Amino acid sequence: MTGLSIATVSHALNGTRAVSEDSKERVVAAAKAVGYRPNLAARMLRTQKSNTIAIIIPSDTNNINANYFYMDVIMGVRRKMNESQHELIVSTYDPYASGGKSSHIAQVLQKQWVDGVILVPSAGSQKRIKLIQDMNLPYVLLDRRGADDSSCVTSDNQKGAADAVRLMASCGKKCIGFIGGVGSTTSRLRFAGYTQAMEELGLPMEESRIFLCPAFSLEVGERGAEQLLAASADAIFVADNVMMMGALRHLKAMNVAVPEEVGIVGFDDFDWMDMLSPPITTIKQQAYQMGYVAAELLLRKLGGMDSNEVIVLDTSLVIRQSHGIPLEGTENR
Amino acid sequence: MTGLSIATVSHALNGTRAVSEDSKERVVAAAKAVGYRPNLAARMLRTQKSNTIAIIIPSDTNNINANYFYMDVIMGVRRKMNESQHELIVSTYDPYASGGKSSHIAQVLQKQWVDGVILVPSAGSQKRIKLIQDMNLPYVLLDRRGADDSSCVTSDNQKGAADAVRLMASCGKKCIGFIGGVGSTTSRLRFAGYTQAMEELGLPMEESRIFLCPAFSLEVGERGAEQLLAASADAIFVADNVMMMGALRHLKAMNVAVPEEVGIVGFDDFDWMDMLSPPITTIKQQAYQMGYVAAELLLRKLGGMDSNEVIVLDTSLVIRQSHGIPLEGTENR
DNA sequence: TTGTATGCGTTATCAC
DNA sequence: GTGATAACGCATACAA
Repeated sequence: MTGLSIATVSHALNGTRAVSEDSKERVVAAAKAVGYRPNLAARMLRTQKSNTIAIIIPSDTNNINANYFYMDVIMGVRRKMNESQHELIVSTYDPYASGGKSSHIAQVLQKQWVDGVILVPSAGSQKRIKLIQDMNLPYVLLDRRGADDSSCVTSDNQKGAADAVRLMASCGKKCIGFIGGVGSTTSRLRFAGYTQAMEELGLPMEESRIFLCPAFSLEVGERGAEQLLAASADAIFVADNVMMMGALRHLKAMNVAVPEEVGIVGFDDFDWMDMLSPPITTIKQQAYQMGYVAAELLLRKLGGMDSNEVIVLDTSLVIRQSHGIPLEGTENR
Repeated sequence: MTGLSIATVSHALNGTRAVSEDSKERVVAAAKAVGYRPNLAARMLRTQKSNTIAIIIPSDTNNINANYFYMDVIMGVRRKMNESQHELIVSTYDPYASGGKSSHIAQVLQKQWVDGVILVPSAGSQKRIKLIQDMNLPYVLLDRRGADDSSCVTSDNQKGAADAVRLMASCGKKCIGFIGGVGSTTSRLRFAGYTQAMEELGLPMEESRIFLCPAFSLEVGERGAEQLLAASADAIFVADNVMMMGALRHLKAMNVAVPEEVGIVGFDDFDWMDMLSPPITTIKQQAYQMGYVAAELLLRKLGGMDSNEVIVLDTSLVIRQSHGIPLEGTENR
């Protein structure tokens, strides 16, 4: 080596205690010359932390579509992790798998080398959460809430849904139907927003205009629209973008004029929705932000904060045309 | 402990040498009782491998859109990694960053704890590739080719582009323009496919109907369409889906009938393109498959294979309506 | 300001 | 079939 001791070298490189300028220079030079790279495994073994966290998202092998939302989330998490020199492991689990063997989510965690976890739970994720808790692993839930008061960051699903209904109502729609999922808190809250707004507005809620389904797909969306059409709905709030596409497809196939005959508002906003005909009005979530904030929260936990925090991100209306036609004298903006 | 020695326990757990039934049972029982989990850091330190690989994708902070393609890719990689008990680290780099400090891509790698890398290179990635090579890290390029003959898996961009042009020509389009990028091999090959098909068909290639740009965005797509319209193009092949949206938006704004007046075909297929009006004809890449195959290739390298392999995935035409109207007597299918 | 020595949890080599 | 024990590369408590 440079003649210095191993300890001095370590300190010189990490700036963890005073080292003479001279020595420091020699060390740095030598390190560069020999192409020294710290070995994370050893450091990890010593310090018991990896500076790595995992994000675990649901991904059934068939319905790949719905996941684009998570791409933005992941990028948000990446951004924050990048700022704080952490690495990000992306893992998935199949929400529809027989939860029997508590799924392989375990694998990432079993190896006990992620400092924390961001989990997007789904209906049957109690076991998964329990597992993480049992390991004393800091975690924050994302997009959907857990049963208890774990830290989590979600959108204001209820408010978003209510906004959608109010908007359509403001265009004179009265028979507003609902297509959405069941199971996740997200779905429940969107449904709650729907009922809340309908009640506030004194609008009738027919059971036949409410289509609840466990799984999301284009086909399911189509069937939902079919049912609501039969129940003479004049507007539909679809709580998921894939099903929204399905519903829209059905309306088109039936030659139903949108938004004149039937208005429609979806959840989750993508640029291309502007190009549909008619351009689709949606409730926009702050996906990137959601990831960023969740990462921030987790990092704070890693830093020692042990209180739980629930963060609810605002949603916004992206008003285009599919929701309906503004009544005379009224202006939506 | 169980009275057994540490060595025996290790062997019992790993099945790495003969252990009596009796002892084995005791060990397993004890392990479960105490909630034993192997420490990856230590194992890593000892074995010099982490069973972890990284995928590194370009991501400029503004243009988040183009990345949805990579979501599918990532899922494909995940799938394969899952099968072989590996973990996946997702990292990004800013392709437009001043490459001066060879970017922070280094960080993941410097820590020398990924066994291999899947890299999506961009125009200025020579340094990045060089860096990985210098580390003797197995890697495979994805989506775009490198300067040398590194292992890589891409789509057949040239053939895909040529298909698009031929399809539009088969609908009687003669003044077919091109909107695309420059810099990446992907862009170049798509342009090559365009010129190839144009030449084969004996169609005139006006420079004014060729719009090349370094960065992708809706706005750029719009400007491209504007230029091509001025050059009286009757069809446009857009080599990127974001720019395709931009081009389409401009055509609509100008009240140009698609596909009657101007046909359009894009690259990359998404379900929602079916819902646009008119439904957009596209060249579809096998994104999920691309990730899966790249992972497979990398895994094989980790297994000792040291030859380079170049895999080109086929593209397919997703024929909808935007490309043009089939001539009498001809049928596309 | 610098050096010495110990241990993190494994695997692997050797001896028994 | 089993048990000591060294080594992996680092951080750090303790001395100097």
